[in-house]
Amino acid sequence: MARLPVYLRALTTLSETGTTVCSSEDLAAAAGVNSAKLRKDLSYLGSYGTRGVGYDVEYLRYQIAREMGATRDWPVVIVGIGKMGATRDWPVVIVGIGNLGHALANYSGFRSRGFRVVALLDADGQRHGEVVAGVVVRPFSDLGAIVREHGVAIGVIATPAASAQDVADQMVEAGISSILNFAPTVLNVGDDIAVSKVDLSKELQVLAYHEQRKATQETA
Amino acid sequence: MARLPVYLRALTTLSETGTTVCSSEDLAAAAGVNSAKLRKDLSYLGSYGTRGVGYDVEYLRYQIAREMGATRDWPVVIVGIGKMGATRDWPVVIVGIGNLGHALANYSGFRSRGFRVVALLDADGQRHGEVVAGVVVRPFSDLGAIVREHGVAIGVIATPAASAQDVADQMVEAGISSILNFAPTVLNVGDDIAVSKVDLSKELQVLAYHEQRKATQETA
DNA sequence: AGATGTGAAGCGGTTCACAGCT
DNA sequence: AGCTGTGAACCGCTTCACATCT
Repeated sequence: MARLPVYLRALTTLSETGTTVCSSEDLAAAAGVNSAKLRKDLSYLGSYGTRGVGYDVEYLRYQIAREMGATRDWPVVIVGIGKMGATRDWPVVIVGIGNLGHALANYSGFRSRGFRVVALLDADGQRHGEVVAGVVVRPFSDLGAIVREHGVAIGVIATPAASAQDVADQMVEAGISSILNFAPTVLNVGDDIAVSKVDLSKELQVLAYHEQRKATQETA
Repeated sequence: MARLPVYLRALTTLSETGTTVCSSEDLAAAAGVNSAKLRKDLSYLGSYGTRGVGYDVEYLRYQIAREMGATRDWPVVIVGIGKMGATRDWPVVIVGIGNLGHALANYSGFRSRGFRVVALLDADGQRHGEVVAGVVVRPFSDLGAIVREHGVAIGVIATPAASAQDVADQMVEAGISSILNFAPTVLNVGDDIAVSKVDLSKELQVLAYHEQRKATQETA
């Protein structure tokens, strides 16, 4: 279930504030859902609560983490260190500016949750050899070797939309079976491949849409 | 509707490849949904298709763009539409210039869709004066003044979880009514405030979860 | 013929409400 | 008494299927 990570984080927060036991009500509030939904979700994992009392924070946290596979360490490959967000490939414009792949490589939230960036790849030869977050940027063609070497199962695509499908195909070819896609494109992959999509500007556009609605309603 | 940005982008892609007319089937494939859903969605905007033929790409694109944020600034609408589908200009503030805030400030996908980053704010005095993506980093306390000056309606939170609620409160106080939250926390705000949440490591964790499932199923 | 637009059926997730346990 | 675990009602979105129009 897609809410497990949220519950896990909420439990961690509770744990840090010294809470040892919590009701479904408490945890639901911390996770931003309602208590019935939380209880139903947890019931799919098993009966880890105590009636009349609540859930033991550490115990439940362990159970969710186990269910999620967070007890092991997942090697990750990030492709596309430059040019993120350009609809087409404009190397001249983008070179020398920070970017999403760069940020992802540095993003401490990944490391702290058990994800280890084992390689940074880019098609742009200019960036090869550059060291980002302690990892050397290598050619995209090294993908297969790296996947084999580290047993990589998860790939992150932070390239322009135009290259995303090609990158995805080669990831699958190399043996990667889960893809996190930041490019604003629908990826065509077999349904044995899990794909998560994050579209940053889409989120902003949705907000702009709400703003627009508010503005037109006020004048009505 | 949250899918409008996706349709808009799909239409832009089709337009760039020289397509002038498309069926609901075509557009649905490009947007990654099925045709019935697409037609139902579009029917809420009006009857912009032609039976037996399909949708005129440019015309539909204009209609969706208008729906998404452009009843003001008529002249701008027409000019802007030909290029990107952004029909007006949304000033945006980004708070928190860590790795992620840095990347967002540089993200070209925002600019190209009509969002203009008017200010970068950070609580860390070390960073004040630093120039990122052509914008100077300023103290968080400048928020109110900047919102008034530029008429900012949209704020982006790229701070650690611990500060996010406080930042959100002050954004609302300053008059911002739409928030894009990258911090892994549930924000408590009035329901007249629109909040979108993006949790990068959550997405990875969901993928790891799928990997875990696959692994355990194979051994079963 | 061929594709849109749309009532109606279907479905999955959410919420209710309470039985059952501590 | 209090809180979990869960069948059952509910609700909104999705999908079907077809009337309708060009």
